[in-house]
Amino acid sequence: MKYQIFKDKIIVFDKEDFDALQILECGQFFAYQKIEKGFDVFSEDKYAKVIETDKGYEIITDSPHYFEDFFDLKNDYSKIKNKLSGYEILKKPIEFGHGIRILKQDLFEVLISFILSANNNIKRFSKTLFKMREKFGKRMDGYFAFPTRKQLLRATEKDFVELGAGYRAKYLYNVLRQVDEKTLEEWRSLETKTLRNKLISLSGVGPKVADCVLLFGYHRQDVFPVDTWIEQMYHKFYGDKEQNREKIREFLVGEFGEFSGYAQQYLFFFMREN
DNA sequence: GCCCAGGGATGCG
DNA sequence: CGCATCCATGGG
Repeated sequence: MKYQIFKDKIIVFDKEDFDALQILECGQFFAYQKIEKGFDVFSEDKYAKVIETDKGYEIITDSPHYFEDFFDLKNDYSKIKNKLSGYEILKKPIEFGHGIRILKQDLFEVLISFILSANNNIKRFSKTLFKMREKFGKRMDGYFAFPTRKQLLRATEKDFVELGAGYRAKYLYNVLRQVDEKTLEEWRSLETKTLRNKLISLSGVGPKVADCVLLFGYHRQDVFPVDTWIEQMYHKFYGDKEQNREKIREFLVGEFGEFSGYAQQYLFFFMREN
């Protein structure tokens, strides 16, 4: 994909492998807001404004190299889509979600975000996450940074309830006392299976949340998060042989192997939007 | 008022 | 183990 980096922006000359709406609304990310002709995007303490142009996008930001990595710009999605289109079942989903990219999000932020996502609706917990920024994060120029673990350690369980976390407040309170940002970074060296077990041992993290952190944070591509939409997709396209989520997950990882994560995103987006 | 949300923890057999 | 039940709460 063609793009150019400047000191205050990235220019993307492409709409085929980069579609801001698809990237942001395919369920991997929640810290964005719709603005005229684009989106405000927040990650950690960084900010970018993504604007659609005639031939592509402008990513306007003080941290162009951060967002080059964040949007996974060095990765060749044409190649990935080309390989995956060998699967008959993926042909329409890939065409439909051609501009999806899997973000490389901050580990701590993605962990907290997906703990809140469990049995919750996106609109509600996105609001909780923004309120968490306002209450505990550093005030930046016109927005708030995502709070650090140290900042969140000052929160009581009741504070999280007041932000709208519901019964997940306890999970947040606990998980903050189980890991820090440094430990999450160190876990990058672990193989996927070991790492997955480490994540599942954390409070509020089960198989699905662990797979989301693996895919959207650690960028592990050999995982296939199974949620309600993927469950529907499985029954629609593959029948009713397996009933429990763990079995469905094993089947789908077996089916898509090292490209599971990408396949999952195309299928998820296709199911949810149709 | 009712049902649902990108599930996880807990307890029970 | 595998399965059932409970869980807070805003949005639709």
